[in-house]
Amino acid sequence: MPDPTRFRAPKGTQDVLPPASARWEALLAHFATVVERGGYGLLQSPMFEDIGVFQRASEGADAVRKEMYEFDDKGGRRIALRPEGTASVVRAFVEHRPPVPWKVWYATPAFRYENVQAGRYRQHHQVGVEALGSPDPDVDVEVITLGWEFLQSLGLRDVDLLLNTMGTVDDRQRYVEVLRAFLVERRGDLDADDRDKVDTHPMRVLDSKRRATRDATADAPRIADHLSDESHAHFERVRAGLGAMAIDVRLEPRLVRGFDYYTHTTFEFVPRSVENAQATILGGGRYDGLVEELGGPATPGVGFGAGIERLLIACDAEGVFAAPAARVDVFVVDVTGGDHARDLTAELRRAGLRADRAFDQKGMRAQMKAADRSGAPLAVIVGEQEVADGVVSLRPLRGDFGAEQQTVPRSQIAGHLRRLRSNDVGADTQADGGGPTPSPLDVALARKLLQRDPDDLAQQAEEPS
RNA sequence: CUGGCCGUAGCUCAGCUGGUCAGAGCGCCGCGUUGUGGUCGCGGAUGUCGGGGGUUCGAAUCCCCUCGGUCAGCCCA
Repeated sequence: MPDPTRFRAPKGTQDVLPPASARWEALLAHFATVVERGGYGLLQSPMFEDIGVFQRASEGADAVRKEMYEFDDKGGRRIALRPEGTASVVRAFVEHRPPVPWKVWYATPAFRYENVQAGRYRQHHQVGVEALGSPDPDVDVEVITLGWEFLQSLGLRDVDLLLNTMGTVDDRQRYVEVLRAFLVERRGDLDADDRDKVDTHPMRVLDSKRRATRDATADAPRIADHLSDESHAHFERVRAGLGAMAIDVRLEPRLVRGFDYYTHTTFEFVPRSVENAQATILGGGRYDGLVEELGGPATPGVGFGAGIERLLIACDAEGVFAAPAARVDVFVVDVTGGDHARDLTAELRRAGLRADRAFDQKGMRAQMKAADRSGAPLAVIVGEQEVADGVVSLRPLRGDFGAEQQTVPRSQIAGHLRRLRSNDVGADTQADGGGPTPSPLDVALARKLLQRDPDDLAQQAEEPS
């Protein structure tokens, strides 16, 4: 770096500024609304863990094997920033042993030291759910359905659901032997970069996008033909359930997810509208052995994670889920020196209105420009004349409130504005959208967002302004 | 890690057969309207041309190195 004082966000990270960040708020609100309807509660857990949590959870995954942000803390502990959401949830379950079924959701950054490209970052953000404690395939259906409804709530329509099963651990072991035998014979036909995987992760070979490998494995044995009766019944129940939910499914025998802990159901939602190689926006599955792996009692589990950045990319590609307009209800213009701007703005805010003002003693013209930029539909103007008369001038700035400037007694302005806002549908659906923007993953924010009426959210999604 | 493309004003970019080449649009600020925004008109501020080195009388422009961005492989959300 030529100039060490010129800092930038680290590679693979990004700042999300207002007004674009309003989409993040709205997305989290949609997610929380959908999954809390299903009885899922927020789990807030640390973003870093003993590295063993992630290593035990998925030894073979690249994200864990070679992409983790790991370091020693000052106490000499080996720590890693979480590369994915599920392991921490399972660790928390093992630690606290809550009654099952334990159904939780989370929103968290995830860190992977890898190369950056479209839809892939070193810090990305996920929302997800996990349901621990029941082997019932109907839980798989519930989880997939919540994912689907979440995508629907954003307005996404052009998305495929890919579904596969990994069977039980025993099923998979038997199948892997068959598959490996098949691959060993054809090793020479595989793309050179895939040949080593025959020994280490034969199923990953099937997931390769390389042409030579694709061709050589076109008629590879399928796990669906090597399932136990129980695994087969599980998968059929899941398929039937998705049918009952009227969710279209594309069976994808080659779908192999990146983490090794999956059993039975695995699934991904992939947008058809996105060209990138990294397109999966929501993926998950069942992981019946993971709790034991992390030292807990044998406990089945199923869940999914969804990448917020990729969700927004997909929304852009479909032209849905526009950022809600961030705006305030009223802008106070004070040309008498600033006392009224200071006091009246505070008064309006205490009355529950979103109010802003200009600073620096600017002139009327500059303050009106600022009022316009704020998006406020109304300006309250205080000048010498108003002060003398004990009134304020109420000036409409956009169409919603007509064109006539009114005079309102100073003592009544807060109540007057509150009545106007409650009658104004456009402003009402924007409720709480214009405040300061805290960290999008702030719990308090998530709680606040949950107070919103789901109907408003749905309306916002369909009619972004 | 490997490779392609790209780094010029806050943003999007033009200029790149070396010689008014430091520009345009948008945005921002001010004025026209010293009490009224959004339209219009006029004016203004802001750049180590990513950084370093080299070639040259002369480099944003050519060469080398370097840093950064972006996309692709791999991997995954």
